[in-house]
Amino acid sequence: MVKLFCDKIRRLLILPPFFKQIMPRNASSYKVLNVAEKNDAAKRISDMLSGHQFQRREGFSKFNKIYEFDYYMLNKHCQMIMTSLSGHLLNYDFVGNYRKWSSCHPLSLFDAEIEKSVTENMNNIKKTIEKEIRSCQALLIWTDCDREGENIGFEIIDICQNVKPSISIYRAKFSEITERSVNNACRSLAQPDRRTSDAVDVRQELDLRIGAAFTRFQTLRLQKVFPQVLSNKLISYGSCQFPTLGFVVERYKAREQFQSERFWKIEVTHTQRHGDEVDQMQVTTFSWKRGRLFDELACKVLHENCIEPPAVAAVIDVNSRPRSRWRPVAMETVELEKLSSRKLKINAKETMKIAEKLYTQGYISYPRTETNIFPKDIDLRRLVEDQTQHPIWGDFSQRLLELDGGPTPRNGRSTDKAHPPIHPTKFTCSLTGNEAKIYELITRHFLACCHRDAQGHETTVEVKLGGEKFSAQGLMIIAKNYLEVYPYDRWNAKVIPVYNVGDEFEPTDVKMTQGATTAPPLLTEADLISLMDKHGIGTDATHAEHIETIKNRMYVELTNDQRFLPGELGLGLVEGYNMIGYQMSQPDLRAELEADLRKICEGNADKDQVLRHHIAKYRRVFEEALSKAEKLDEALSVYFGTASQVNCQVLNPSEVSTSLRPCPSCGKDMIIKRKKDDGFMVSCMGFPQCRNAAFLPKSVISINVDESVCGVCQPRPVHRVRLKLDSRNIPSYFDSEQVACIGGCDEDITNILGIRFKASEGTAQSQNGQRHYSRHNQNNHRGEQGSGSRLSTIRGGGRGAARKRSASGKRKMSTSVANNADTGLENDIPECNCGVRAIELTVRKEGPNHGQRFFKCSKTNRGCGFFLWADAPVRRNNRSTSALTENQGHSSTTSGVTYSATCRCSLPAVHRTVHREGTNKGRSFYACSKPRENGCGYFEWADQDNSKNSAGASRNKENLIGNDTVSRPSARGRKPPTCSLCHEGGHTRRGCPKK
DNA sequence: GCAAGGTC
Repeated sequence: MVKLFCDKIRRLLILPPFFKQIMPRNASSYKVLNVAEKNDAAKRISDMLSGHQFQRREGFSKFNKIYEFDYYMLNKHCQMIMTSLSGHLLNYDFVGNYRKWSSCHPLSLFDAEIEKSVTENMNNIKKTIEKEIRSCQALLIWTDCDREGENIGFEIIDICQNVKPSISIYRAKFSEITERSVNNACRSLAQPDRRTSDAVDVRQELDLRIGAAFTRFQTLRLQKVFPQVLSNKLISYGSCQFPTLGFVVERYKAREQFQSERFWKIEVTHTQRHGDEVDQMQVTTFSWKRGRLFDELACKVLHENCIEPPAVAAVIDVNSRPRSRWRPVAMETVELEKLSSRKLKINAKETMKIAEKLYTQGYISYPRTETNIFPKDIDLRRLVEDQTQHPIWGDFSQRLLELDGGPTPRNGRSTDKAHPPIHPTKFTCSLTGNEAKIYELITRHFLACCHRDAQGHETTVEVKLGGEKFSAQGLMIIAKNYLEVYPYDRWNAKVIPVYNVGDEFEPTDVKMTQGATTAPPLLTEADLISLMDKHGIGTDATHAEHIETIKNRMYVELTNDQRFLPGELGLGLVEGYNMIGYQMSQPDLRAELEADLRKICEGNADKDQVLRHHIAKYRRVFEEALSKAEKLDEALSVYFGTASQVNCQVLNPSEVSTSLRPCPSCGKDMIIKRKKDDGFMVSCMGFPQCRNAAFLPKSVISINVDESVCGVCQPRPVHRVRLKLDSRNIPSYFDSEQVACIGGCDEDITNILGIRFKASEGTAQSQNGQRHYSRHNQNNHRGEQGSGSRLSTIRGGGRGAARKRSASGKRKMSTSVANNADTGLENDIPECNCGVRAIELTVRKEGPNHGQRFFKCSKTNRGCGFFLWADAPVRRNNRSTSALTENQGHSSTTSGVTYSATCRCSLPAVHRTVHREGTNKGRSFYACSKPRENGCGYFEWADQDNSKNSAGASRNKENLIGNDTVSRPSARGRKPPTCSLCHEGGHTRRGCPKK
């Protein structure tokens, strides 16, 4: 009772202004929704702000209660509603088919649309917040004051603004959850920091895109290449797990490459009676000041000097000084993990699991902390008092309380401004097993940290023998202090006799010994955590998880003495990427990102620029990895045997491309996909909501998305494609291999492929910026649109509209061959020899007819062979080629003379250029426009003097060379033969006179 | 089936 009263008095003394702040509940009319990052924080903050007068009720989530109390702030009486989340509420993921491994190319994940949505088990928390905010006028964010906390704060804001756009928003800034700190936060309310939150968005997006792309690529490929070993393995990549693996591999390699060296040294021993005791001898060993020599002969020479008579050692210096052994610094998570692993042999994952359990049971403080500084107002005395009951360290605790100044912790320099160092919060001696060990470690560490450094006295004696110097040290421990409670540190006393400067003695022995350097040992878990911590890989809360991941993935394994050894898969992956040319397992990439994230927080970098930079960087690496993937196979085949041959384009069963274009109907990406019958189709990623698709004809042998983008087609970006067509099924004037746009601007290709994308009414969305709100490479990233746009991801606002449009697109989608209604020439279109309306095309080839329009049979293969220049007179219902007899044919100017070329079929000849290597490369020629097997074989060089052949038909006969005009020219079209024996013209080898 | 970050 007395203690309770004292507590109250003390609180009032500490916080006199707040006494008046606690008002009767009914007095408040201004309602404020307070949201903390976790229930524990919400409860503690409520307890402190309310002076322990809060009321508790249930929300939708059984883990996240609602606390109510009255409080005076913002110059008014406030009715405070406090609830909490459980960490992040939202999570990024890909949209639609991008989530499916087999439905998109991993490369497309660098651009694929992503969205934030509520994590499934967080729905109840969201419902609570949505319900509570309705009756509130203000929102006060109490998430942890770190980067992630700021981002979580904006998740809360998004939800609340969605329900109540006019809500007033405040941010509580606090460095620890203490009465002083939380009350101060209420007196100096701030605004949430968008830049810090943006930095987290950037990290989240990059982690998702890079992790998913590389994981799918590695897994899909290597499962096929090494089916016997890896068929069921998930081969993941992550920006934290890979550097963690890299540390293990690096140490392993250092050991493998280590070359042991022999060395030699000299050691002097001096044995003398211990005090007055006759039978107790004391041996003092003096170490060589040179340490060791790697030259045996040199060591031998010096050793001989030492043993050369009279071989008397002279004491040249005696130095005596106080020595301290420092008590441990207040415990942060990384230290707990390392100590537990080293001293208790409990791995980090298990340690954190136990620590979390102890925390939830109230035995220890929050175990995920980067703080090693105790807050000034923490009641250390009470915490130590608790421990005085303990049978083992109870007495030590009592002595600690009786020290001058009481408990004085040794603080470090880091703080996460959210949690205090790890310390016991409640006495217990009923725990068992590892739980008891972890509690003991935390408690002993806390008591040791609050005690005093150990004190000792060190004496160093230096002697000279044969010109060489040697020294010996002795240690006398004066006060063990913290060491009494801290068995994890050792500080051994070492007694040496008294020596005085000027003393001389005859050494008992002067030995030359031999040794060899040894390889660095494999990493322990504690070493690994230290390296991760040093290089900023992961956080205190995730170190253990990353280590666990690389163990689960079989990248590493543990030796009998619990050291990390890389497995074959881990070694192969690291070596494979090194062979490709990228040090994927080095921590630098992550460190560079961390540096950029700091710049975003500081306002020194633009989040979109950082995002673009890193995505572009990783995309380059990824493309390189794709193109050199066989190197990965090669590296792994060292361990897994011969690699199975796989088509490097085949990354997954459906053979899918990167984004070809935005869907004109719904705005989502359209990709090229292989059909079951081996043909190709262009398909919308919005399937099945959007069924916009186009099926390509059999004449398409291969089609790949090119990097180049069409400058005409909308909505942008519409990529060109690298096409390979079956020359037997296309008009002969048409290049079978080309880079072309199939977005609609090129009517030739559009009509030949019979492809047209249908746009719905919603096409305009691509121009109003909604579709790409979350795509990194569009300059309208969600953050720039304010929190309202972010919210649309939760409620499906902006994107919902797109989905509706998808539905309409489904109905309107057409894959039919385009007609010419939009050309305005419908009435002038002739019928071909098949009796159907011809199609109008434009000459694409560079040459005299470039840009000219013409009609041809509409069938995708050659059809009937009908051809007519668009500016030629049209004869309707023309079922013969008579219309074409009037045509002008191709015309060209050579030597200033214009002429027309017509082939023997009386068709206008086509103008082409020789591409094949050889003497005629670059020459242009005219040839029959029909497919080779049906044509007349007409051929004529364009640079020959054709002026005398004004009549095409008569000239044709002289220039006929058969069907094969370029690759295998026939005798009539050739130059005179050149003999392969004498190299003279006019005859062949067979008729060579020199034969 | 993918990341890393919160949290229970």
